[in-house]
Amino acid sequence: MMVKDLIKDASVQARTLVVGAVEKAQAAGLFPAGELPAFVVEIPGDVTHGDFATNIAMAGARAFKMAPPKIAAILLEQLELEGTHFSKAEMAGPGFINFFLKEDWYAQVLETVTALGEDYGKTDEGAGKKVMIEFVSANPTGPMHMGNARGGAIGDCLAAAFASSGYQVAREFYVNDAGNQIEKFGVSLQARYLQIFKGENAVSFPEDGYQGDDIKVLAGRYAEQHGDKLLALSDEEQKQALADFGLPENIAALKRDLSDYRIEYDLWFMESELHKTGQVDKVVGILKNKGLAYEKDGALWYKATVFGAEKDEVLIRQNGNSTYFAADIAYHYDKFALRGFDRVVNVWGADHHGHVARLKGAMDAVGLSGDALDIVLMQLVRLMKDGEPYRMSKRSGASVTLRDLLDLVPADAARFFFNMHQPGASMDFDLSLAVEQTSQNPVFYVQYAHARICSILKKLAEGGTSPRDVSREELLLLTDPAEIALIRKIAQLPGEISGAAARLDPSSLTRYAMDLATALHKFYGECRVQVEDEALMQARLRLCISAKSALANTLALMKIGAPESM
RNA sequence: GCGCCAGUAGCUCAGCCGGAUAGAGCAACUGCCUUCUAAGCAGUAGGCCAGGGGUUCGAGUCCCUUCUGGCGCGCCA
Repeated sequence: MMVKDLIKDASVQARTLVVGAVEKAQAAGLFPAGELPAFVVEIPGDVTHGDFATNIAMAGARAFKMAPPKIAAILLEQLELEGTHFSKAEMAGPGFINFFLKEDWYAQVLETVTALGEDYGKTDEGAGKKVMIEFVSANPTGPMHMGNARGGAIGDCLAAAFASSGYQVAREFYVNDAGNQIEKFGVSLQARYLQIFKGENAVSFPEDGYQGDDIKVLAGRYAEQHGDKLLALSDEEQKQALADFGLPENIAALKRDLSDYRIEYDLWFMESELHKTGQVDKVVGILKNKGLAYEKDGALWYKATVFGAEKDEVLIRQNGNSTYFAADIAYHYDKFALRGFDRVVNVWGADHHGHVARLKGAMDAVGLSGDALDIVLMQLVRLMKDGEPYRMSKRSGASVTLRDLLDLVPADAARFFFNMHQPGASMDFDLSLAVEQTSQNPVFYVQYAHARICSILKKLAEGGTSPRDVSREELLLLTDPAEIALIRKIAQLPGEISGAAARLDPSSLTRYAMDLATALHKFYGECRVQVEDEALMQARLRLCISAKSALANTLALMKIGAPESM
């Protein structure tokens, strides 16, 4: 597959030019010989400062024993721009060297987008490495909450960014269908079930049981289908039967809700499998063999070091059951050692951050690499409506589930809003804004940009004008600042996608989509497509189509619709 | 007590490896539709980047410290 990132090309070229110039100056005795100082090539915020800028002259002041302006002047004399992307380079400010792109670089951007179409934005940064994104992994004992909703949007979009960056990506949901919470699930269901037949007051509900109505509903459904037959069975059998009934029901509901949220997993991994297949025992055995496990108080402990301090953890409880931690080590051992993922990214709620260091440490302990495991921690979501925190019911205080949210706002809006902020920042989800279809809703702002382009294309087609191949010379007719700004924005897409994956932050794509939409709307205001000059009209048509590709490809990553009309 | 995350415009947030004059959206105010969608554009106003030290040519960004908020520190997951 052909992949191209012209910004990266130009940036790398600018760096190479600088390095070459320094070496030439050193060879000519203009600079003292020695190591090349660390310097950066960046895209300045202000367009009058060129397309790329480097701080080599300031950074090298000490090494070259010379004032930055003088260094810059010498380097500019050594720079050979013939045959590069650049038309000129000049010194500015305290000693920056600013590079200016040739006009035909902009034309090349549009030619590249045209050639790649739906593939524009993809790169091969990942070189086919296998990466797993595990996200949501909600407790199967109940419905999903806002944290799961945010994790879903973040994880799914992050996975898409990795896939577009040349990684082999697997999406996974870890189902915690074992352990104490399942026990608690069974106990809760049992209480609700018995209450149906014996009356609410006759059966006390366990203090630490799951209070939610969903438990009552599940127990009721079982009673409807199977009647009171459990009454004749033992306590243990009752809990078992109800949990065995409730778990698949809940998992099916998770799948259904996530599917409505446009998330499809490659695998739903059952924790219980790790126990059944002996994988938990296996990693515990590895730790034992390495002398990292010991017995105390009838339990088996893992000798862990976290933040340089001893922080031992229980692997096998006194009652013989393994802990969540032991299973999680086995699970991640499975991801890396058995299934061969080069990298694993987990999206977790910030309340789990205490688990991060010890899981990474455990990976090192079992002979794998904790560095290959990345955890994206996301902060809390607060639902707001009309400036006030929002709850489903004021009286019960019941929290809003993902299902509720999808009933309240379109999936487009939910996915967009959850990706507007960095995972690490706590956020308010503005319900009033998300449902607005006629106002300043950012989702509509971006979608409107796409619809606007479609409208232009349609209008011109009705007038008998359809896009044709456009020559390099014709593309050079695009010189208006609004046109250049739009092309520049379009050119950023490949870097934005690979950057989102590299930084583990898909929210940058959302902001990019908004910036791209702004550039399009400005272009629309400044430049008419339907003009007398046929060549200019075709060039602008080509620009529109390229902008449409960039917008559509970005929205596709987020699985948000790109409407033809609004 | 120890640890993690945060504190930037009235509100919600960007600000990448330290760079040139600190940005956007909402809210407020003023303009722009006989021409491709005004769900838009242009403009005005709004800031002690929580406080204090330090590092250097240069700090919202790095280091130290204080304050404030959120979250962890379980034989829970």
